[in-house]
Amino acid sequence: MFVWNFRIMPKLKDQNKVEAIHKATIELITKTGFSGLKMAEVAKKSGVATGTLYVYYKSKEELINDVYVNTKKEISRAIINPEYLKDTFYDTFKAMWYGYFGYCLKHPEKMMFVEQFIYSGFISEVNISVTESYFEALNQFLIDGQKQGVIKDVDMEILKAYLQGSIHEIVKMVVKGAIELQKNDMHTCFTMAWNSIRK
Amino acid sequence: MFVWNFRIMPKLKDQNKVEAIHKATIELITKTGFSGLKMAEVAKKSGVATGTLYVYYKSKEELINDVYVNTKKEISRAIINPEYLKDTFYDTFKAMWYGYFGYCLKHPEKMMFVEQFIYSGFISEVNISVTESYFEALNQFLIDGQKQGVIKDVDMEILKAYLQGSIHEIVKMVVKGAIELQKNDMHTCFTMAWNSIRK
DNA sequence: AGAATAAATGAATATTTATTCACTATAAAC
DNA sequence: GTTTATAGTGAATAAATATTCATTTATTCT
Repeated sequence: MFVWNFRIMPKLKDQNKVEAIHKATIELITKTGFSGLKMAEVAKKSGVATGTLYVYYKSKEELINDVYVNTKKEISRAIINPEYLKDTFYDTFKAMWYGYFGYCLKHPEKMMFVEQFIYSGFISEVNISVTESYFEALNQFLIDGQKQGVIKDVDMEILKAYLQGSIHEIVKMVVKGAIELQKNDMHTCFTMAWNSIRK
Repeated sequence: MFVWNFRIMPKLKDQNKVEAIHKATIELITKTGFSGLKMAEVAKKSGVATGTLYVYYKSKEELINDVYVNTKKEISRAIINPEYLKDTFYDTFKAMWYGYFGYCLKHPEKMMFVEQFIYSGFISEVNISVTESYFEALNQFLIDGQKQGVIKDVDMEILKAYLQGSIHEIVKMVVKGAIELQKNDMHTCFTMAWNSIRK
């Protein structure tokens, strides 16, 4: 008769589908907000059946949390990059600032998704600390700058909030169409940022 | 028999109720986002029956738009205030900056509500131009500063985005509990803002 | 006080949307 | 190529939520 057939390798979930689902989720949330996200729309936009979403995720909430952690990791890599390390604090800061500004311009929907999510009250405690750890190196870099006396001795969180807030708002205006960024404007923005934190 | 009884003054809608409804709407949207707003929750929080909401507003969308226009007007008054007019550009700017920062600290839920709404895609064209008109005087003030050569010749929208973005982000951090603002910090923040736009 | 009108109510209804589930298609092991 | 397990499907169901409406309450005017 028959011997039982135990599977070694599970049949793989389609990585393209995962990416399509993430992409659709981010784009839809940017438009309609966290609570406005509809699973049917995610399914349609990512080209899978609604039921498939539940093969990948237990619930809408789990889907969104997964997308969040993923995106935060991607963002940390846009700021913290070995290539950005230069000889002076100023030059490294400049590289990081442009790295993040460039990322936001390229992926405004991801920037806005993360921004919305943080204040939505749906983020789990676990994910807060997981994602904070991604930015340890940035904190260390800024603390060093303060120790060297290159930048202002402001509370670290205020410093980061200030830098991030100005970038986000400008990018949002660009997306909205209220601002057309010329090459020169970007340089001016960086100068504004640097002047605000330098000692 | 009976003579018909035509009413001169309509029975008044309760202004306290309007205010309670607005307040509840703002607070709930801050927590759960635009689409997360539930009419039943608005009713409960503002102490009226669900049906009453439809006496005052045709739909949820109309309610939110009304709250938005109202809040924008209030915000414009927090920035543009005859008392703030001083002898120098610097002093007037300082008064305005503190006026807005103070308003945001006092009413973070209103600040966040407006921020969320702008990008929600539910704002009507009419309301965009109505609310923009509230800020004409601010634009004029900043243009004057540029003409006088006191502040950088940056695109006006970039300038405003930069100033607003940094304030918003810091206030959001304060609300989140990630920052504890000391008296001194506020002054430092102002200095950062001024250093970023001064010539 | 009594008639007319409009505000206010909240249970009932209509609509929207998350989730399930019976079924089909496909990949892994033999 | 046959078997088995799991991915994938989408119509059906369950749950959540906006809106309506018959009724009650309060206000204005004579």
